[in-house]
Amino acid sequence: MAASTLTEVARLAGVSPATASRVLNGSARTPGPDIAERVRRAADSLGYIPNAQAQGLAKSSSGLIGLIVHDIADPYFSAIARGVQTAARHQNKMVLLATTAGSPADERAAVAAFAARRADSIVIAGSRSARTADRQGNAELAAELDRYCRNGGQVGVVGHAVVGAESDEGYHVVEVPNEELAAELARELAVSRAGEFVIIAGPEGLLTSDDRVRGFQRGLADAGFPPADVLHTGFDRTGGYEAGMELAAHIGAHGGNGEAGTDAPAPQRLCIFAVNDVMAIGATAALRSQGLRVPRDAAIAGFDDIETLRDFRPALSTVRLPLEEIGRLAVPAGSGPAAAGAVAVTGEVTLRRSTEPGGEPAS
Amino acid sequence: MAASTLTEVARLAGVSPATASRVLNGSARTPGPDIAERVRRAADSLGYIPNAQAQGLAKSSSGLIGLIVHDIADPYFSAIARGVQTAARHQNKMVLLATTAGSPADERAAVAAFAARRADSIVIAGSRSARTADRQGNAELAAELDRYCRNGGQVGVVGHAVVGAESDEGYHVVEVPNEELAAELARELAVSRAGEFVIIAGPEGLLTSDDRVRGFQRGLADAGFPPADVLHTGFDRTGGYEAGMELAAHIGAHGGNGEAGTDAPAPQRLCIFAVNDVMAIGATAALRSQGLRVPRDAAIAGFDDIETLRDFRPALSTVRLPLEEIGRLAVPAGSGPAAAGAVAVTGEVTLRRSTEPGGEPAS
DNA sequence: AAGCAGCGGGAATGCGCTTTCCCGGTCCAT
DNA sequence: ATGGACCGGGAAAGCGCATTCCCGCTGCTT
Repeated sequence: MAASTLTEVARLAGVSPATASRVLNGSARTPGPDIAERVRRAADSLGYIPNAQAQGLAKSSSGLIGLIVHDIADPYFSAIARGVQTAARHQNKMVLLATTAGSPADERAAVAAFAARRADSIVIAGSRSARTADRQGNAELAAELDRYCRNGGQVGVVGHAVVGAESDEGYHVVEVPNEELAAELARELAVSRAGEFVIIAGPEGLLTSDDRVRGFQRGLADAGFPPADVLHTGFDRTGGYEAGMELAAHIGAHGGNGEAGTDAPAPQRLCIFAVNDVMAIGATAALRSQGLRVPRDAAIAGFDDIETLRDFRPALSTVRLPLEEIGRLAVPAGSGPAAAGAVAVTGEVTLRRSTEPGGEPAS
Repeated sequence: MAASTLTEVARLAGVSPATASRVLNGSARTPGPDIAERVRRAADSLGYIPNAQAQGLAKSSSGLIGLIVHDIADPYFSAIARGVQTAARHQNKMVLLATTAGSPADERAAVAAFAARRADSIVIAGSRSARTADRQGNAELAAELDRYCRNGGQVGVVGHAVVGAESDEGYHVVEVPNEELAAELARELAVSRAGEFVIIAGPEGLLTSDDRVRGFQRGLADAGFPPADVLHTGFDRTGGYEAGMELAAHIGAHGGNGEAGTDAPAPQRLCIFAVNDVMAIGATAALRSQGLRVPRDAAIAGFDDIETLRDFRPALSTVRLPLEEIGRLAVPAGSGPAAAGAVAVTGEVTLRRSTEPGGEPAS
């Protein structure tokens, strides 16, 4: 038994398909109430479900929103995804998911696939990369997006405008002040600290990471500190862990406080800024594995304020980003192409125990 | 400039649309190489992207996999989603996401929406509820799923078979031995423990929660312990937190060790089993907020072994579930309806610091 | 009373693609 | 040399729906 069609419903109700269509989907013209009732009854006696593909073909619009993330299991992206999902629901559309691990080529492919499905809009959440190796990929991605826009698509971008986009038509960006917030974080950390700073960053060229690094350095400069060393590594927990191991060796070697037993706080406690929370957690785990304690032997701060990580101890100093709201804002308004432009969100520096000046153990 | 069509490509290449179709999409019949080349050239000079809706209509299949979760931002679901996404990629399909907060009505609607889009298969990940309030909703959900299957759809279910499904046709379930694993966890906890046990469960009727509770009680019985008290609460961090507060009051009242200052271990330390990790973390946070320490003042175990939570300290005893693999297995094989049946995964009890017998503080 | 706007309904067309069917031409076997 | 199998290509018929156009009707105006 194949799914029943509008025509079958119409026949059962004794009307034309046109009429059935008019009553079952919001049309400008509503047939008489008696007829309407008959059609409706026929429809659900047959368990009629409109074929969205056919509707889409006929109306050329699909009720789909494409979402591109690096990894849906990453809490940063899943929080954004939740916001996107919420917005989609309000527009009653469905979201189509693509994960790309940040590869421009995959992202291009995802955009093409969304375009093929005639998605009404697409949201691209992962941060772009400016590495020269990705130059070509980025250009192709931009071209694909431009074409999508020219064909009437709307694209929402979180973070930065797409590099190399030709026009503003149809682009809608949610601006996240990564740089400013990182600067503010640096300044706030600087007031109560005399030690050295070091930054655990993502791969060079990853825009979000670069922005946060730049901002942090600027904040340090504002506070009269010299630039921090920067360790480039993976943008995930593993990257953070590796960098953390490296730093642990460093601290052990001349922090003067290498052994867990020695209880005197290091005179010049290192202050680590990991460009995202997940990396910060990885780094913390690494330090801990080497017998170092946070914040006693090193202070550490992250970025994003991932919800799942809020119960982590020592509580992580970070910058709270309204991730879910960002997701919500990133999806272009359903109505009209007038929605292009930019919207800004803001975050909040949140200092917690992981960077407290006194390194004494407590609960 | 609207997106270009197959017909335009064909005209440019000087062939018929039929031929163009044959070369551009895998057809049994491949036209001659010269013609093929001409068509291909025309296609990408026009930047042709096939209209997936039209293709779907014509072939009646869509290359879509529907995924239903309670909340995509919940790490449990996002891990599964990653697996689903991986499998989808292998079948080169895209995944359509729906979040329902566990409401059977929403799930029914999601199934209908997927059916409307002619999704090739749908994966339903959230655990079903057996509450009487949901009785009707469940029945409707089952009916909708049955209809979907009858129309040729494949459904993959994680955890339990859908309650009330009429036939096995098209259902494919990934069995998660929640009950057995919970029993094993209980037994392993019991060997080194004399204290009282208590269970923080989800809402009554939530199948996954019920199974884990039942299993845990059985394991306790196997080890010669009396049944544990069960606290029903929300299936999320907040629920865990609330239950944790309640237990904290209890411990404070007669655990004899209410004040954080008193260092003597409680003689009868409570052992808490939260039916999932996120709840366990919430409960731990609650205890901690009351000056109680884990595992000194209470032992605590969770379930799932959520990746993001692995760096949590004290390391959480839990049952590791191969979430991503579960997601991967849940998507029905692309080929044929022969895939119906069940597949089983297994987990592993993982005892860590949060339930260590000696409650002494350490790193 | 004749004419016209307005309305409720149906017939027909097209959205972009796949696929069956058909047709002219080769190449082989008899 | 001739019939048939075979192959490369095109014409055309849908897939399921929205929508435009059209037609017959009622109710109003002058």
